[in-house]
Order: sequence, then C-alpha cells, then structure tokens
Amino acid sequence: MQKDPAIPQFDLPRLRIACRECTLFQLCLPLGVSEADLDLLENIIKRRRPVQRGEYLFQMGEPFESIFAVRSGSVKTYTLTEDGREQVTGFHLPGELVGLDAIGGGRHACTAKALETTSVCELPYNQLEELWSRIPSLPRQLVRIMSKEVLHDQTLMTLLGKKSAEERLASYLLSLSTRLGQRGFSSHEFNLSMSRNDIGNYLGLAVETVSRVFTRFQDEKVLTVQRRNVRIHDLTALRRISSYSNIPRACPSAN
Amino acid sequence: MQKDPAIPQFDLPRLRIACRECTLFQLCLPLGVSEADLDLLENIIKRRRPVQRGEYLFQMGEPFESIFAVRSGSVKTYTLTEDGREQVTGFHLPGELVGLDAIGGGRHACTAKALETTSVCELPYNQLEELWSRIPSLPRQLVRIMSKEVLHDQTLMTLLGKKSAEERLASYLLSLSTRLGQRGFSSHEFNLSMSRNDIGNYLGLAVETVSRVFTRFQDEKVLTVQRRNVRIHDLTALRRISSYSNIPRACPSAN
DNA sequence: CCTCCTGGTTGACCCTGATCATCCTGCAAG
DNA sequence: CTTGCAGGATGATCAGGGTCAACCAGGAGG
Repeated sequence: MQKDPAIPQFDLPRLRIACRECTLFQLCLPLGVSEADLDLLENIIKRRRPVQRGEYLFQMGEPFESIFAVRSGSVKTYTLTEDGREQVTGFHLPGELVGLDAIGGGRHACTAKALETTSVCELPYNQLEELWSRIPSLPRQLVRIMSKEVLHDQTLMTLLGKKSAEERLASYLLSLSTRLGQRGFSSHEFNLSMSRNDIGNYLGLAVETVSRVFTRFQDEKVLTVQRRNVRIHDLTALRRISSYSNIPRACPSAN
Repeated sequence: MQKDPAIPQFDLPRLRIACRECTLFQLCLPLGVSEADLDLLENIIKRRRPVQRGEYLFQMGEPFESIFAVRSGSVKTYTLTEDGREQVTGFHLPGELVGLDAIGGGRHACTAKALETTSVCELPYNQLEELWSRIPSLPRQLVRIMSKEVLHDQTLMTLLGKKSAEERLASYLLSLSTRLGQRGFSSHEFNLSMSRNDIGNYLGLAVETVSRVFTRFQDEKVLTVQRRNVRIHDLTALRRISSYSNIPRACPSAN
C-alpha cells in the first residue's frame, strides 16, 4: 500500500510518458493524429498512478465519464447476469481501449478490474468529443477501433456458437500470442494474467474443461504449461486445431 | 424483374421519403441532426430500389463503400468460416445499420442478404465522413450506435456461452418482439423472416433443437407457432425462461 | 514448521443437445 | 393431379462437456 499524496520526483516523470514516445502509439487511439495536434490530445489525458491487481477502473452502473487505454498490465471486463453470476466479456492488453460499450448508454455496462499491476491513460469522453472538430482524425480513428471491436466480437460469437473446447482454447491462446507479439512481447512464451476460472468463463467452458484441455495439449506436445506460465512449442498445430475442420458431412450450404 | 432505367412517376416518390418523414427517424442515424442539417445528410443518401429476397446488399470481401440503413424488410448478415460453413452474425430490422464491421478493415467482413423484399438507404461512407465537420452530431451518433452494437454483441456472447437451448430461443424471440414493437409492429404476433436453419445457426443450436424447443414452448402454452408465424401468448413466461435462473449452487463469486 | 486457503488438476458420472434417419407439409412447376 | 423439393418436425442414439467430489500444490501467515 502506497501513500495517497503525490509521490513527486519518482513517479511523475514515469507517468508523463508522452503519446509520441509511447511504444503503443501504433496500436492506440492517437494513430493518425498529427504531431501538431498531439499536444491537444495529451492535454486532456489523465495519467493515473498504476492500478493494483484487483482494483477497479470502473464498475458496472457507474456514470460514464471516460474511456481508458491500457498502457501496461492487463484488465478484465465483466458483467453480472440477472442472477448475479459473472460473465467475462474481454481481456484487454496494452494499447487497447476499455469502456467503449458505455458510450451509448451513459453508464458503464461492465466492470473493469486490473488482473495485475496496470497503468492506464484516462480519456474524459466529453473533452475528447470537444476535440473532434479540431482533430478530425480522432473520431475517424475511434470509429475504426470500434468497428474492429465489433468484428472481434463476431469472431467470438463464432467461437462460442460453433467451436469445440479444444478449438476454443487454441483460438484463445493464439489470440493472446499474436496480440502479445504485436506489443513486443514473446509470442511463444508468456504468463497468463487471468485464472482458469476467468478463461473458462470467457470461453463458455467449465474450469475443469479448461484444465483438461491444457493437459491434453501438453500430452500432445503442443505446449507446456505450469500454473500461469505457457510455453507454446508447436504454433502450427495450435493454428490447425483452432480453425476447426470437423469434416462437414455434405456442406448443407443453407440456401 | 423490373427494367433498369429510372421508373419515374411511380417509384421515385416512394423511394424519396425524406428522413424527417421517416417513421424510423428516432431509431436511425439522423437522430440528433438538426432540421437544417438534415438536407446535407439527405443529399448523400442513395435510396435504392427494393432488394428482393435472396439478393445481396454486399458480399464478404468486397471493398467497403457504404453503410446501409434498413428501411423496411429484414437482412441477415453472415460470414464464412475457414471451412466454408456459414456463421450468421445478425438479423437487421428497420432502422438498424448494416456494414459497420467493415469500417475498420476497408473490406466487408460479412455478407448481407435480404430475407424478404427489403428497402434500404445507402450511405457512402466517405461522403458521410466529410459531413462530420459540418454536422458534429453525426459522428457522435454513429459512435453511440456502434457502442450499442458492441453492447448487443456482449449480450449475445453471454447467451452463447452460458444459456441453455430454451433460454436462447426465448431470449431471441423476446429480442425480436421488443424490436418489432419499437418499430410499430405487433410485439406478440409476427412472422419470422428467417428459416429455422438461420435461427439455429445464429443461436449456436442445431435446427432440430430449434424445432423441438418451439414445440416444447407450444406444449407449455407459451406461444403458438405454425411455419413462420409466431403468436406469443405468455410474454411473462418467456421472460422468465430467458433470464436463466438455474439455481446457482454456492455462487462461486470468482475472486 | 505447520496450517490454511485459493487455485488448479483429475476421475466418475450424467445430461443436454448434436447427429442420423425418417417422415411430414406446403408449395411450385409440369 | 402428380411430382419434386425445400423447410420443418420427430424419434433414437450418442458424445462432448458439465457437474460433483476428491485431491494436490504453492504461497501467506502464525
């Protein structure tokens, strides 16, 4: 536990990393914003002290104020179903935006919780909107990001509707692998910041099934896993498993 | 089959319904656009001749040019998976936008096919973007709509990941019922424009299961269904079924 | 060092829903 | 009227993965 007051000399410079120096520049909202306009954008960004594991960025039902960009660490978002159970809606890595689903409703539709020590940039949405007229690439990029989000969700729907347990976990690991790779981390060895419980919840599987499939993958020499550490040995195999090729009997080719 | 050339006196006035007279105004993109700016928007809208059942608005892989607003009828969108099978990603009713998932990628990520005779407004996206500087409420409304789309997809993920066959179909019918209601149609009797096949595909169920659940609902006097016609008798029951209340044993309340 | 506790693994069993096969129904074309 | 056919319904069987129960491993705290 740290003290609340400002922590001046040490943390401040670390927190003040400018967008133009940020390694995530290419993956984040500022993409396409000109050098000159970047200052305008940076002025509204609130850079927070790192969020500790288990702490919230925001909670479901809270009035919507800001969207957040993950700078380092990872965040899980989840909703509560009518009967109070958790539904994990996503895991967010550095460069990804969190809170987009709240723009339309005015309140947060999900809760965002840090899975590990995480730092984020907070973008007050009202101020962001005000910049749109001066930086037209800003709304354009936001819409593009949201479009990709929709696309991603559709992939997930296919996964949940059509894929087997093995296909789901393989797809999931591949997604993590490529996303981590794009961010400069190793794409064949990494630590899972989320529990088996979260993974299962996200993939529509029971924890036990996640465990079993992990061991099956291990038996087949596709990867090694011990606790949260994953080492992928055979990326090709993983890809083969993930794109499900259950022999379609006669290709019904619905109308 | 009609001739290609203009069809002047009869069709033109019907096709030229202005946004301000459109019953879908409240549900569509122009919401929030001022009376004065509406003309600017209308100038870029291409109103097409009705699309016949089975015809395409666009197909997967085509370069992205426009988004579409459904004016009447209905549209299904679907992608093809690696092995050539169909994955239905959504059904679109009047007032809803189609093609949003292509903005980020430059090509259409899904195919949009009319389920019945359908009329749409085509909005060339480049021109739409150019209007943003003059009509700031336009990008704001678009982002809001996309945010709701993301939200909707998340609900669907829950459905696919956690709900039983009965819960899925009940949720689906309720969604249709309310959406049709909002558009001035009856919310307790309607015709399904999509086949059992499409429904099953969308909900992650086999056709046979959809059939069986329909008959089960009928046995329980929740609704009557013959072929495509659905009459809901007990909306409350349907709601009860849809919000799954499988007694959670001990509420694992994952961390 | 022992204890507790959370998160993870493994085994036994069962149930929901997929698959396969057959049949039914309404409709369009000849 | 007959034929053909797509879409839909229904029954029998089977399996993937959920559920329950027990067990294990590592880290925190006394």
